[in-house]
Amino acid sequence: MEPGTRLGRDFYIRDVLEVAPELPGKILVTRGTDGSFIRSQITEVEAYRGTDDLACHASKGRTARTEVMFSKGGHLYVYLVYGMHWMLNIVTGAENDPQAVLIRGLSDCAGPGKLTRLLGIDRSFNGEDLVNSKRIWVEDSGFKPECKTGFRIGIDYAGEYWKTRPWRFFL
DNA sequence: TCAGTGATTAGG
DNA sequence: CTAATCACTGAG
Repeated sequence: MEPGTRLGRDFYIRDVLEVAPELPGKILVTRGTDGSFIRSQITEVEAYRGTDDLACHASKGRTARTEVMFSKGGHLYVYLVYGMHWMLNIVTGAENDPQAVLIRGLSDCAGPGKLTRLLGIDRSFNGEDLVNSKRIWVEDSGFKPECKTGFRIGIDYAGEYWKTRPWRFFL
């Protein structure tokens, strides 16, 4: 794919374990307060996969908050944690197959709560569609990175098995 | 190491 | 209605 091309629906409607390792290296495009575009390289993500995954919010069932995870891939799932940090997630997979990728780091900002503050991402982005949004999308970089993997962070409540899935991907 | 902070959820 | 929980961060 050409660098600078916006990723389309087909990229996102695959299984989260195919999509997540391909996101590091790609370019997240957002708009600054002055309307200019901000381009950041994604450096770290985590996969959350389905109702069986005890670390995935969808394992608690379909609720008002998790509803968007049940939509088709390409939409955003944005929620507040610890009363102050917005988490930016990209929904993946087919409709009714709740999965998402948490964006944990950008080239110029490490930390999932810090990067949303930097980019001004809040509740109003929940449900946004990356395929046709005018204010946020992902572009291909023409760069195929080798991802390292690790355990997901901050999910001790999910139990030994889910805690040790190597579903964190980073450059 | 640990407090801050408020939406979300389950339960009475 | 109440109370517990939380995919984090920054200060000490």
